[in-house]
Amino acid sequence: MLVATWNVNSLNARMPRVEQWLAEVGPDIVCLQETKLANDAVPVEVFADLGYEVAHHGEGQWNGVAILSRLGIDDVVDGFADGIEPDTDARLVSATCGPVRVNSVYVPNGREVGHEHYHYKLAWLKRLRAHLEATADPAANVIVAGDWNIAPDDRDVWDRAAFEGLTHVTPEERSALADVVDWGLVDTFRERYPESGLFSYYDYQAGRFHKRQGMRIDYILSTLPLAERCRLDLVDRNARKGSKPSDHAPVLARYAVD
DNA sequence: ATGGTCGCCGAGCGA
Repeated sequence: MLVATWNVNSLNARMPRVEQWLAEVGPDIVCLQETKLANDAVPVEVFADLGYEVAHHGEGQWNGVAILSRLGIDDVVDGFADGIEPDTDARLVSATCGPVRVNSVYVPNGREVGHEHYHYKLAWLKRLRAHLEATADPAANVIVAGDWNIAPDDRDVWDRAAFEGLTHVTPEERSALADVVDWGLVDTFRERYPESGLFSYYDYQAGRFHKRQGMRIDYILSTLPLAERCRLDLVDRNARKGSKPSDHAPVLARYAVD
């Protein structure tokens, strides 16, 4: 079972790249973020022709998340299932895809430390933990994948000094992420590759990709039953190259699961 | 080469 997550930075703008990539790579499940589409604007027939069913939770213009699956899509939940008020943004969609419960997440950016949006980010991660507690079992096959907008530790940024005072690296954000992970998730990519320099996101500006100056903020977390069966973790750097790429590369994980 | 980003929409903001 091949699983991917990819912040496409507008599915409309990225559709040619996404179609080509799906045809070439053939993942079974794909979590998408920043589709920037309303639900009725999703090209479901194009995905169907490629063999995928789609669960999309969008608002148009900003945010928007989706799950593509070749293994079926059931029990779709838009946003948080924590019994509180709906989220203001479309940042989470969950579905059961064959043997696994999948959550596609687009964690708020935070903008600036102390900003209202930064507090929204921290609160959002608390709600994600509550959502997992309400909808999933850490002893089952669960994936939580997406754009986390947090570098889990200093290996996950190209230059720690360059991020001093900025979001994505603060102890508060890392602690909020750790609280989600502590529900029962494993960062298999980090377990497999302890070194720095393996990034999933590169700013479009200043030739960051060419200079390998990026961040690892996209990752596929899985519960232990899946993590134990994980046989491959990688970033598809090729998808960050060439004409009209997203600023994020797809991240993939393969599991020995039927 | 003294600049060097996209995508939203059609100005300036968000990432």
